[in-house]
Amino acid sequence: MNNCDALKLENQLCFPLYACSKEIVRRYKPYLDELDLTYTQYITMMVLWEEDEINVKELGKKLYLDSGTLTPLLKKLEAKKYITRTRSKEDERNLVVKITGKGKALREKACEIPAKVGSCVKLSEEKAKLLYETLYQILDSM
Amino acid sequence: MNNCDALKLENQLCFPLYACSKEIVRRYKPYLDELDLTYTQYITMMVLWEEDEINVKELGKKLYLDSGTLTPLLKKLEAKKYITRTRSKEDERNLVVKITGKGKALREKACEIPAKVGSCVKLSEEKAKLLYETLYQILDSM
DNA sequence: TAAAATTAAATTGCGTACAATTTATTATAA
DNA sequence: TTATAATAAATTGTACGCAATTTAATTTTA
Repeated sequence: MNNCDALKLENQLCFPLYACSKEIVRRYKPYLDELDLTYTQYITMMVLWEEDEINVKELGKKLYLDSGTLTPLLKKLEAKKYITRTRSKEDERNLVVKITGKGKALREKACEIPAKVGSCVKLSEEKAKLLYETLYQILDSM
Repeated sequence: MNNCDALKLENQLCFPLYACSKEIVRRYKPYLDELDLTYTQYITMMVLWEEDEINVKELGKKLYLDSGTLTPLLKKLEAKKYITRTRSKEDERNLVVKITGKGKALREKACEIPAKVGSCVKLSEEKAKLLYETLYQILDSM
């Protein structure tokens, strides 16, 4: 008989991370529905609002996603006319993802979302900052 | 033209949460493969290692999952003989999930996993504790 | 320079996730 | 007490998420 306390759900660090992530993403849904975006499509657009164009590899590095997830997702964003997908002339292995005018226009509508979602996650400025730093410390260390 | 800094990926709190959760879950995979469990199946077994039996509704509350996710997952655990699924005699709407001997035996093998995964997530005791508390504060507030 | 190695996306296959709907059972109320 | 409401799972449909494999293009090397 083994008494491993570490195996209790409430002693795990990964579980609240997993649950918290899902619950917050769920909070985005009603706002993202208005833009016809899923959460993953939204963070993809966030990259493109900053970069204008990027290839799948680089995009995946920023979002911690691989081509298996990104290829179909990008095809959906293309179908919605928010991006274009073209092969690079210099190296045809690279697919260049570029934001369209319609995609850029989305940014204005999206601008209110962080504040709206943030307002339903009650957390002091200080704790939020510490949480942010700790999460990036973990991400950087792996 | 709008200059919404909150829309930058690196200013979001949800994104590192989402990325961190996925990356840590990925760290579990090699160890869980040895037990023929996915991460979601693993946290389900963790509940059953504490509870012995539970219905789908209660399980979903603990795991932040609904029957749409749990029903097929529980059928897989049943196929592996780690659990049994039977309707409650008192109220046939309830499905009783009960751990089997084989399921209980898994616990011994799983016991080492938290330490193994924890060792590759470098975080001070203090920061881990604070992270844990903050995540549960968020979960409790929503 | 032609074969081998590397690289970037795409594809395949499986397992979640979850909103919305349906089905079956139990509780409530007219 | 029977119609209505409420509840618990299951089902349906869409979208990830990722390991593993495949395909196509480019580099490297013998």
